[in-house]
Amino acid sequence: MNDTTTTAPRRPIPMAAIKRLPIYYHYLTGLREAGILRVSSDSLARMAGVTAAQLRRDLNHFGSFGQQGCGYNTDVLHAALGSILGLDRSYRMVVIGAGNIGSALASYPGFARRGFQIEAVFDSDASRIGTASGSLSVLDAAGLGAYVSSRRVDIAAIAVPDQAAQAVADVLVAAGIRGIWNFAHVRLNVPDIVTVEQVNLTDSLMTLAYRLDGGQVGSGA
Amino acid sequence: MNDTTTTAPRRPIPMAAIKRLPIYYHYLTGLREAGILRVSSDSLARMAGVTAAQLRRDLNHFGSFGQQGCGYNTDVLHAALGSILGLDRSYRMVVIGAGNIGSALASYPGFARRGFQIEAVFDSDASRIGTASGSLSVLDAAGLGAYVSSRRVDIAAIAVPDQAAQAVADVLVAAGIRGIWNFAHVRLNVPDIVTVEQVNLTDSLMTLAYRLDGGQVGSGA
DNA sequence: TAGATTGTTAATCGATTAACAATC
DNA sequence: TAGATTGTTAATCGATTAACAATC
Repeated sequence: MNDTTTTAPRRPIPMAAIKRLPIYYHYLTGLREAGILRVSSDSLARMAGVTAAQLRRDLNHFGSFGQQGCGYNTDVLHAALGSILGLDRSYRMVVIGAGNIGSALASYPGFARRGFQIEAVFDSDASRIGTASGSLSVLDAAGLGAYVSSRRVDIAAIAVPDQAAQAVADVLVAAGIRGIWNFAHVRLNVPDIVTVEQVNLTDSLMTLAYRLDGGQVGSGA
Repeated sequence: MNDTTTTAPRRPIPMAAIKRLPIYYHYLTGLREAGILRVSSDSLARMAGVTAAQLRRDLNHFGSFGQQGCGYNTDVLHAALGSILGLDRSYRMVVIGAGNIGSALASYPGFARRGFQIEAVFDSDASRIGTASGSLSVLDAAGLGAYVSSRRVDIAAIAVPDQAAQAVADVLVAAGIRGIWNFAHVRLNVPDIVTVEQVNLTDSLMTLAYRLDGGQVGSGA
């Protein structure tokens, strides 16, 4: 019943909606594993901690996946969200920085399970090069640019000290990287074609501290 | 010039504004260390990646910290934000789960530097109990409730497998915890007086993947 | 005083919610 | 058909932006 045949969204999707997709996806994974075939927007929303209206609105930014009267097929919706999130393909990753955070990333099996394959870990510290990080051996960061240039690497996780992060990003960008997952506490300067996702655990902890101390907050965005 | 003497905010502060406070705080720390005494909303906003109007609006939820004509005193604003975020006092923390993430948290020196002192690490796995995690020795999780009940613990970081997280939260709540920093991928069921800050690295990575694959996004919330 | 920049209001923009028509 | 629940619109709510008066 569309007046157009394009499948691409006509309007930009709100970032807030996109951030909720992985949550829905997570609970759908659980439902499927439990052998549950159908779920209503009401019960899935309750699991995810949002309203049913919001869940349906979020999904309808991307298409219609349910059936009036009987809810959503868990397999169908799971597959649809997986496809939207790009989880139906695999991503090759490198981690730069073999400190606490870099090592934790390299050792966590949950990423590979969702198609995020960490292929290499780099560090510039001679005492770390050659040691094990997860199942990988730490490579010399001097070879980072050549490594990324010479094979397909989709995402680079930067887990180096703050003052080294921009230089690492520059090397990665020059080598053609398109996605950066940045754990350093600096806003990276990169061209528009490069997507940066910023993670800041200290900020998250400070926000918790503010709320703990009786700070009044509005909508739980 | 207030018509009231209360210092508490009259309206709830938007969560979005609170989440930006640590970013401003971070750049103010850098400015102070560089010996810079004053900063305009325009230049601080540029560092933080927001508009000057938004920065001023965010600050004015909490009070007036600048001086018309000459900007903000970096010391004054740094101290004010630190006080708002509760960084002028220290927080005692425990970490539950001595796996990759728990160990990384326990080893990261940046938390203590901002007043978040990790006092103990717990695990239920016999092969981990007694081993070192950062500068701490891993304690038996069986003693978690007694530990938290018997001393002041402000924040507990939950870094255990997903299926164990709710049980750990129940023990913590029964022992009187008020703040939980949750790294498990489950929505914790806790009473209203307990504040939960959720961290989900996998969701962050999925969001990056979506944007990488050409997903259109709206406002960069 | 003139220049600069904050504090604050009103206008705009975007996201959430509520309601209900469509339809399985 | 009757019951249920989605898809979608319009109304509400909240956050951001722009503009400028206040004032250092």
